[in-house]
Order: sequence, then C-alpha cells, then structure tokens
Amino acid sequence: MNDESNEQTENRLIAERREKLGELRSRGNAFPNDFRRDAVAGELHAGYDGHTHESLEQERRVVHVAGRMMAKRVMGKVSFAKIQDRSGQIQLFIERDSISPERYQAFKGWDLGDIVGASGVLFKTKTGELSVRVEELRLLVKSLRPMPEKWHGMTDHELRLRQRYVDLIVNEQSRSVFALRTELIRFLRAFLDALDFTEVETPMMHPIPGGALAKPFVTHHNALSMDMYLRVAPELYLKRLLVGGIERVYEINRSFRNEGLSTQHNPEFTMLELYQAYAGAEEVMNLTQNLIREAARTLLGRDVIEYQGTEYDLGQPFAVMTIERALKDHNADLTDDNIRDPDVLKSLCEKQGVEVKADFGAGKLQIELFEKTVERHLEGPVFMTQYPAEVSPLARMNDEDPFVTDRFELFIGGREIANGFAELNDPEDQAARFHAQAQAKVDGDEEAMFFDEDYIRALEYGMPPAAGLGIGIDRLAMFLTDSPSIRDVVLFPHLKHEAD
RNA sequence: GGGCCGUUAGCUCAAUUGGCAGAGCAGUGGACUCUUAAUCCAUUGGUUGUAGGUUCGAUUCCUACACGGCCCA
Repeated sequence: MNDESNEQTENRLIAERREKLGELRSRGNAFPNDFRRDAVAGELHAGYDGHTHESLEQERRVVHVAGRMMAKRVMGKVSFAKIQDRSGQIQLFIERDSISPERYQAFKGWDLGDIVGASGVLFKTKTGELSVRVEELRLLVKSLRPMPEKWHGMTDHELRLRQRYVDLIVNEQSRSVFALRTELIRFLRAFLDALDFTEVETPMMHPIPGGALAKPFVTHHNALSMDMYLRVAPELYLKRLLVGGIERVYEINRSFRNEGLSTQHNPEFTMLELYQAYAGAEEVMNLTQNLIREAARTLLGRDVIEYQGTEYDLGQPFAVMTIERALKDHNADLTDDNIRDPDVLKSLCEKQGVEVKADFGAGKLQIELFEKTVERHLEGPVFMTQYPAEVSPLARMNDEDPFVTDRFELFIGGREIANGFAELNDPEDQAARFHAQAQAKVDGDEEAMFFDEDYIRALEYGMPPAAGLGIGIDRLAMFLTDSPSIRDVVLFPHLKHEAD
C-alpha cells in the first residue's frame, strides 16, 4: 500500500495521532533515543513490594523506567499511568505541579500505546501500590495505531496471528506461551549438554532432500545453477557426523515440508534431532521419557500435565505397545495369522475409506490402518514400537523379525510427539532401501526418498551402531502450554494472504 | 477435497418477521489532587469481508469468491 492510499483509507483515530506526531516533529526530534532506564518493573516489584510506605520515603530510591503506556487515568491535577516493559507493569504517579503545568498538559494528550520514559522516587500510594512519583516524564515514541479494547483485549484468533506484535503487547497469556517455548529450548540444550551431546548446525539447503518421508520445497541456486531443497529433516547429515566421530550429536533444527496446514502442521517447524552411538532403541526411549518428564518438572514444576481437558501423568513409566498389538485391539478382524496379509489389510483399509495404491505392501497398509483406526485413541504417554521396515527406510531391522524395525514413536493425547529408532548402518541394506524408495518415487510417491550416494559412501566408511530421536518441539510446546493449535506456539505462523 | 459456523466502528459485541446500523472501551471537548475496566457531562466515528442477485427497501434472503474456526475425508 502506498502513502497516498494509506492516507485516504486511514481512519480518523490514526489521523489524529499522526497529527500529534506532526506537532512533535515540529518541536524537535520526535523519536529520541537518549533516555536510559536503570530498572524494570519486575525487579522493582520484587525488591520493593514488601517495603512499607515509611521505609520507601526514607530510602528515596530514584528510578528511571520506560515502557508502553497501557493505562492512563487523568484527574484534575494528578494522574496515574501504567507502563509495561519486558518484565511487567509499574504505575506512574504524576502530579501537575511536580512536572510543570506545561508537561502535564502535554501528557494529557498522550495516548495508550505510546512509549514513555519517566524518572522519580519510588513510593506507595494510599492503596499500597508501588509507584514512581514522577519528576521527569518524556514521550519517547508516538504510537499511531490505537490499542485494542482495554478489557477484552484482542481475542480474534486470526488477528492475533496476523498481528502477533499486538497480541504480545496486550495478551499476557500469549507472552507466557512464548516465554515457555524459549525456556523449553534452553532446557533441551542444558539436558543434552549435560549428557555430553554436541550441538551442531547442518545445511538447511540440501542438494538431495532426505531424512524423512515428506514432500520438499524446491529452490534454485543461481551461481551453482542447480535446484536445491529446503531440508525436510537433518537426519542424514547428523548421521554423517556419527561416521565422523561425533558420537553424541544433536541439532535443534527448523525443517520444511511442503504439505498442508493444520492444527498440527506448519510448513516450517522446529525439531530436536539427536543421535547416540553405541545405543539402541531402548536407551533412546529411556532418554526420551526422561527428557519429557524433566521438561515438565523443570518448566511447570509437576508430573501431571493437563492438556485440553485431559490429564497426562509423565511421572509413571510410559506404556509400550507394538503396532500390531494396537492394530489387533482396534480391528477385530485382524489376527496373528492375517495381520501381514496384504489382501486382508487392503480390504480393511478400503472399508475405512483409506486410499490404497497397488504398490502398498503389508507394512505400508498396516501404517495406513494404524493412522486411521488407532492413532487418535492413543491418550498415552505411550511408545508405539516395531514399525514396519517398509515405512522406515532409515531404521535398523529387528534381529528376530525383519518385517519390523527397532523403531518407536511417542504418542500423547493422540498426537505424535517423538520418533526414534536404532539406526540402519549397513550400507548395502541402506542402498537397497534407497533403491526401493527411488522406485516408489518413480511410481508417483511424492514423499518417497531420493537415492543419496554420498550418504551411502559415508556408511561405507563405517557408522558406529547407534540410535536416534526426533522430537517435535512445536508439538511439545503445545502440550506443555495447553495450546490447541501449532499456530499458538509459533510466533509468526503461515497464513493465507490477508483478504483486501 | 466435503459439511457446518463465523466476518458489523480501531477493539469487544448488539441489531425482533426484510423497514432509520447501535452500545461499551478507545478517541475528541469539559469537570475532578490517590486512581485500579477511575468517575461525571457532552460528543465524533460505518463501503455491515468482496462481487453479484432478489426486493419499493438487504447487516438480515439467494449465488459465487476471500479469510478464519470446527468436524469429516
């Protein structure tokens, strides 16, 4: 939108504020950056809320505070205002005759949302609220746009996502969700660093996408004259690092999948992936359980988490169940004798309305049926184990039963939170699996993997036996903040274009 | 992809059977020296998501589209 049309469509509230800004400009720099504060609201409350009126009068603590004006109550010759900074809010007490009638008159014209700086002595009002008795008061930034309604705030979900900056100004709940998300990531680092894991960064632009069954975004590198793919997972690079001798490695990674949006899916999402040499699926399941339990204890201080009205006890050992056991529990027609029979599985899938392709084997059919009939019932926390090799092209086959791999997924509240497995480190087996994937891609499966020759070469040097894990950080953050949608835990989620 | 619901002032929401589009907050002007959603008086503010249709008349009924939400696939 250009300036002209902006002016024409601008509503009167903005026009009035713009006029005030014009006046400020005419009297000097309207956007000063020479005010320095020496305290924030939270510190002051923590340090002085317990003090008496008398002890504060004695101490005469002078503070410089700054923030956005969120409340303004003007009386004849005295006013109250509340300013909000990163740590909370503090009240300003403004007497006309303490700051001069001219300043006071100017202050009366300031608006909610303006950013102000103030200095003065800390004291307590008659009602006992810690406040700053203002001696110096400055307007630091004129806000041109009106704040949302002061009591209801901004509740429109779409507006909150599109204008996250306003959501964060007015919704404490929203600020606390993102604060917890940040703490979660800090926790993950501390947890893994303490176990001697090494954090790394691997490419986000891949010449060959790999590491997950997912459709990638494509981009183009001009100088190299080649297409590149935004990573769908960092797995194959992290496992190259196992080959390189980084025996415990992790990456907190943004990955990208060119698929639909939902309450569980954002096209870009954040994941923790880790790999541990000389460990199997059992060890990594234990690590997963400890990590999630400790995350809840550290961030929320409890084992029992309520998510969307249901309680989940993370303090108990997580349940473990095989895919086939769950399939039999939820599909009366399935028995030990027919659970790997493609024809039986196919007819059950079709009965459930699942689209089945001719090249689907028993393993793929099992997983389709699992997603359709079992997944949403998995309240959990529960580890589902023994995923079919057919749908796990990077996982090690089970020693007793090569139909399945030593793979697990963790479900809580019907949602997949984590996925891990003993890693396939046999280069010839891996090459064969890549061939099968490449064939599936030729046959039209857009999510199938490419054949990655360099990865095979790396395996040929010898990758230590290992197990790995991926945890969806967005989904874990949803769970820990009781948020129903991934969009609630992503600062700027992707949305369709705003309607004109 | 299918079904249902929603979109009205900057924000939060009303509007009876199709009959003058309203309130609170915010804003503007005024009063007020301890407020807490301050209070009191006065007052401005609308392309009812977009484009069509039906009608003397549409926020209201119909169609399409856009965006969002929920459910199903």
